[in-house]
Order: sequence, then C-alpha cells, then structure tokens
Amino acid sequence: MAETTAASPKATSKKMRRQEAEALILSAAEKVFAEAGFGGATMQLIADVAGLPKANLHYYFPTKELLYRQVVQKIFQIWLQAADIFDQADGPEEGIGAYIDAKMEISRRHADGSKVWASEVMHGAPVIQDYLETTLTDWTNGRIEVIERWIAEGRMAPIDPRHLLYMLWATTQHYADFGHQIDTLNGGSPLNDKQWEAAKTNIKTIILRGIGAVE
Amino acid sequence: MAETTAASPKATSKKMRRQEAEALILSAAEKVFAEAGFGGATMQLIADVAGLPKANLHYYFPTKELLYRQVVQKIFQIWLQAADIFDQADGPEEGIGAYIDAKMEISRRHADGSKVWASEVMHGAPVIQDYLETTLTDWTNGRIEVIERWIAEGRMAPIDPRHLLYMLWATTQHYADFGHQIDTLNGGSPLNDKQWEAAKTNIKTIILRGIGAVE
DNA sequence: GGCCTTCCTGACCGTATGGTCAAATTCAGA
DNA sequence: TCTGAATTTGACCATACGGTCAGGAAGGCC
Repeated sequence: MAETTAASPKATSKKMRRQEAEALILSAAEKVFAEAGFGGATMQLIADVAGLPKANLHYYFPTKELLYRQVVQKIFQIWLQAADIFDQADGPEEGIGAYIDAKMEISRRHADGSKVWASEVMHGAPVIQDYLETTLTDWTNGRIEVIERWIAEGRMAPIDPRHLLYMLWATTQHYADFGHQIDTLNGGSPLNDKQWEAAKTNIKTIILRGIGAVE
Repeated sequence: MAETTAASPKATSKKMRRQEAEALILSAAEKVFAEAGFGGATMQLIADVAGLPKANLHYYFPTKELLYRQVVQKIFQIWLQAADIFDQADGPEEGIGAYIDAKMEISRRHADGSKVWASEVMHGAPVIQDYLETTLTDWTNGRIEVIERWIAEGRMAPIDPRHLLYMLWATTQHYADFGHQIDTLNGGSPLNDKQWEAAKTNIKTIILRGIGAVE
C-alpha cells in the first residue's frame, strides 16, 4: 500500500489533487520518520523521497509536527483494525490465533508504520498521549473482558489478560521494530515467506499452549 | 547505578577525574538519547542534564556520535551479562526462567538503556552493525545450540530456538521500551513491585508451559 | 613557590533546519 | 476565452545545532 501510492509520483499532470498529494507525502514521511526518528527526519529528506519541493510539503502540512501526527494516526487506525478479528472469534484458540496472524501481517506489510509508532511511544508519546488514554484504553479493557470470559468458561488457563496482551503486542511487533536485527541474524536477508510462516506458527504454538487454549 | 553516578554532581572540588566525569556524562546522555532519540537529542540538553557546560562534554567526548556509541556499547554489555544465567542452568525450566527474570530486571533498572538500544536497532543499527554481526550472532548461535540440546534430550517441545529467543527478547524488553504505554494503561502509574512480579510470573508461566518445559 | 599536565568554559563559527512568502502556474467552470 | 481558486516553487530568513578554540583555573609534584 505504501509502495502503491509512492510508486506513482507526478505522472502526467503537474497539478495533484489534495488527496493523492497528501497520500504521497504521508507515505514518504512514514518511511523517513521510521528510518530517522522524528528528530532525525528532515522536511527536505521527506520532500526528496516524495519527489516534491520542500515548500510544497508545507502547503499541505503546515508543520513537521502536524505531518508526523497524521502519520502516527494512520498507523493507529491499521493497528485497531486487527481488533475486529478478536471479537468475532468463538474462543481463545481461534481469536488469539487469528489476532497473531493479523498482527504479524501488519508487522510485515507496515514495518515502517510500526517503527514510527514504537518510536513515538518510546519517547513518551508526546503527540498521541490522548489516544493512549482514550481509544487504546477502551480497546484494551474491551479485550480484557473477552479474555476474562474465556477464562471463566474454562477455555483457557487463568492468565492475567493484561500481560497476555502485552506479550502478543511485544512478540508480533518485534518482527517489525527489530526487523533489522532479525534480518542480520538471518544472514543479512529478510525473512522469506516460509520463515514468516514458521514465525507465526511458533508464536501461536507457544502462546496458545502456554495459556492452555490447546493441548 | 545510573542514578548513583548522576546523583553526585560536582560536590566540593571543581575538577573531576576523567572516570567520574565520563560516567556522569554517559548517564545523562543515556537519559536524553532515550527520551529524544539520537537525532532529537542535543549536546546542550545532555550538558544541562549533566550540569556541565557544553564545551566540557566535547572535552571528554569529541563528537555526539562518539558519545552515543559509548552509550550503546554500555547497554550491550549489560545485555550480554544476562547470558551467563542461560548457560549455567541445568534445563529449560531453570535456564529460561532465570533468563526471563534477569531480562525483566534489566528492563526495570535500565529502561533508558533498553530504549536507546531499541532505537538504534530500529533505525538500522547505523553504529553497532558490527556488534550485531559478530558478538550478537555468536551469542545467539551458542544459545540455539543449548536449546537444541534440550529439545534433543526431550526436556522441551521441538520449538524453533530462534523464534523462541525473539519471543523472549520481545516480551521482556517490551516492559522497558513500551513502558510508557504500559504505565498509561495502568492508570498512569508505573508498575509497582507486585505488578512486576505478576508480569514475570505470567511470562514464565506462558512461555515455559508453551514450550513444554513444565506441565 | 614554580612548573606542567589536566581540566574547564565563554565566546564564537559555519551549516542545516523548519518555516515563510510572493510571484508564477495550472485548471475547472462560467 | 476569461476568471478565480487551488497549487507549485525558488528564494529567503531566523534560529539552533554540532563543533572549535584560546585562555584561564586546579592541583599534583619537585
């Protein structure tokens, strides 16, 4: 998706619609923010990646911080989408298993976004603190209820739902955030399809058995 | 440890020994790099935190990059120390259990360092790539051998050791790197002793049962 | 005390950065 | 074709940053 929009820069017409210009810039910004962090990223570099003059960026996004904020919000939306899978499931094996699959897919397809999010939270969430306190808190509490119900129904062991969620987030996002380290330990090459499948399988095996959702 | 050195800034004498001055600066730098990232950190801010004039920093650490490199190396040493526990263990339950404890303790006591490391790796490890390729690769391969032996001896299920290690790293470091998110979801307060214990217990329960090292 | 090494620091410099602006360009609709 | 709103852009600005340097201060040692 990120490549899709970025791969079609200023083709025929010289004037862009607001929508596609913003998408192009957001895509470039996501990449640069992921690689350099907020402080290390420069508007000039983002402009170069987007193939636009710097002044044009400021036309669509008045300040660097505003641009950054939109990038983070974009990720958060994707992040939340994986939530649906959780609710629609019948039990822990299906629900948590599918959630792991979904989050691993996000780690693979939206690695840059994941890094931006991680960076933001690591630095104390200066721009999305309100999201953490509202949306994320609500989402978390909702999922805790679901897990507690599963436990009450005897469908999994009495694990603290909160720490289980942290483990799910940590493990899946690790493949995006620490992708470079994993690639290095993989001989310098990114994981191939088979290895991604192996990763998902291993995680699901350990966690689902670990919480007593499977034998 | 970080606080110990930082808590005794220029008391009586005006002149510091190289060793204590460097320790003071490294401690301040770790904090600032963790909060702002490499690009976002400024020598001026580090100097302010250390309580020294900026020019004094450049006396001990000629460039920002050199200072940063030393901070990262310092963390890496601590990181590797937790390895010993792994080897001295008799089996997976003891070895991995103790490793989780040790890494959780590091996450709690050296949260800033962990964040600096995470930031560095996330941005492609520009300054410690050689460490990843040599020391970390060797360490990882050594641990994989140990785990494979345990599997061969039937003391745990046939899990891919590599992905198990990633899960251990991810889960334990999450409590440092995403500490702010966890604190927010905890009502805005840091985890207390009891909660840290609960976290450790939950992680050990899930993983040790998940890999078939306990019933 | 005299000397020399080490340490300290205010003032300074070149550069790069985020952001501004006014003039030019494009294009849809009347 | 004309008009006006939307878009594009090079040139420009003030600031903040990493780093330098020369001169001063401390303190160990004879």
